[in-house]
Amino acid sequence: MTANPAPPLRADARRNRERLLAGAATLISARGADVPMEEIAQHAGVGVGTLYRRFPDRHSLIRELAADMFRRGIAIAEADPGGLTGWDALVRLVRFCGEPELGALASALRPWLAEHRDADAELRDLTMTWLDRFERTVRRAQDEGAMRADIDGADLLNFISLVSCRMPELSAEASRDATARYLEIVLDGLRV
Amino acid sequence: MTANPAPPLRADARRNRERLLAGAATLISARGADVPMEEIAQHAGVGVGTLYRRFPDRHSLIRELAADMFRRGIAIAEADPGGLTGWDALVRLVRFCGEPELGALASALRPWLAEHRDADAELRDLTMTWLDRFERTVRRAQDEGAMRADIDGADLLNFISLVSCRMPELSAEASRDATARYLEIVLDGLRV
DNA sequence: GATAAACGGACGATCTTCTTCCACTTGTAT
DNA sequence: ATACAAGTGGAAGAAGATCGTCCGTTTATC
Repeated sequence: MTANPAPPLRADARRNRERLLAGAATLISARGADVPMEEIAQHAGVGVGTLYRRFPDRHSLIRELAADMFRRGIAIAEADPGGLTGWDALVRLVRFCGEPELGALASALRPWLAEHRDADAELRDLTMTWLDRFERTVRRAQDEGAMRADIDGADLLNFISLVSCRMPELSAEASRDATARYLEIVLDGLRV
Repeated sequence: MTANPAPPLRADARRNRERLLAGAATLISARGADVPMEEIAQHAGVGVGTLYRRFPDRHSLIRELAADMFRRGIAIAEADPGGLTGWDALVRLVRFCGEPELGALASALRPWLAEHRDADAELRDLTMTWLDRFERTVRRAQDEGAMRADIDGADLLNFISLVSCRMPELSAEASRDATARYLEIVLDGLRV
């Protein structure tokens, strides 16, 4: 099992795959992990057949979405620009969580993850790594005495995920703006 | 149309009606406005027939739930214990919003309300009255200079509703606790 | 004890979504 | 330019879920 032959995708197929993932993320953020496969295909401008050829079932599509999301979060947490105080690093991280591609998607995937995470080793690992990176940042800020100590990383992540959820009755931009504003208030509330 | 004959319900029927409403509120808070009617009936310990006899369709059931919810919120906002500063009145009101019967239900009904509110005059009125009472309290706190001025009542209500949503992966008590804790942080963030 | 109200839950109808399949199209290597 | 393997769209059959009705039985009330 050292190397899968993995025939490279044709150019158009790769393009469609990207479109499917991006479109699915948007759609799922707004409507939950159970949007019809047909809509996901339509939204990406392809037929359902194409969707099913690339992802054999809904599970494998969402799995991919979730994994990407965690990887992005971890990458951001690890890409410390340097010279930041713990508090500033936390602020930076929380603001990134306000981005729809992270926060809104994470919110929408919550129920799905709660149900499927445990059955998938890689996903479990990614979850734990992401949580660890987040907690590390929180602890730094707390150790400095800059952040209130009565809430831990997991709890804060949970909190943020509630606030970051996509509000479908608002436009995409309005929803994103609202989330950003609310997160600033949360940050104010976290300051000692 | 001055008076509807409205034959009074038999005692057992009235009891079942209450159970249905209470159970539906709990179930819908956790799973959204589209839980199967059958489950709602089961949860209340009655058959679907009974549910449908009392509420001819899902719409009329949810309508009732929503109206009750607004009435409770309005009653609380209007029951000022007196002698409170604007800020303290706001804190009191926000904490009430953390109660599952208000906040979690409001969160769950959001999508439904967004779609059906406009077609129902009474519901529209209740929404506006509730919003008005809430905004009034917010403005009092802001006029005192106790609360940040860059967020208005409607926006804060929206914010609170995100935070108050039932977290189904947690037990009812844990979810309620978490909401309460998060709201305290929000309140801290709202303080000037 | 009579009677009207209320009850439960099986059932047929309807609607939704999944997933497969195959005739047709397109990228790519020669 | 050509051939062919890879890719595509979308119709259609299968599977399931949910709705709301109906009626024989139970129960509150007088």
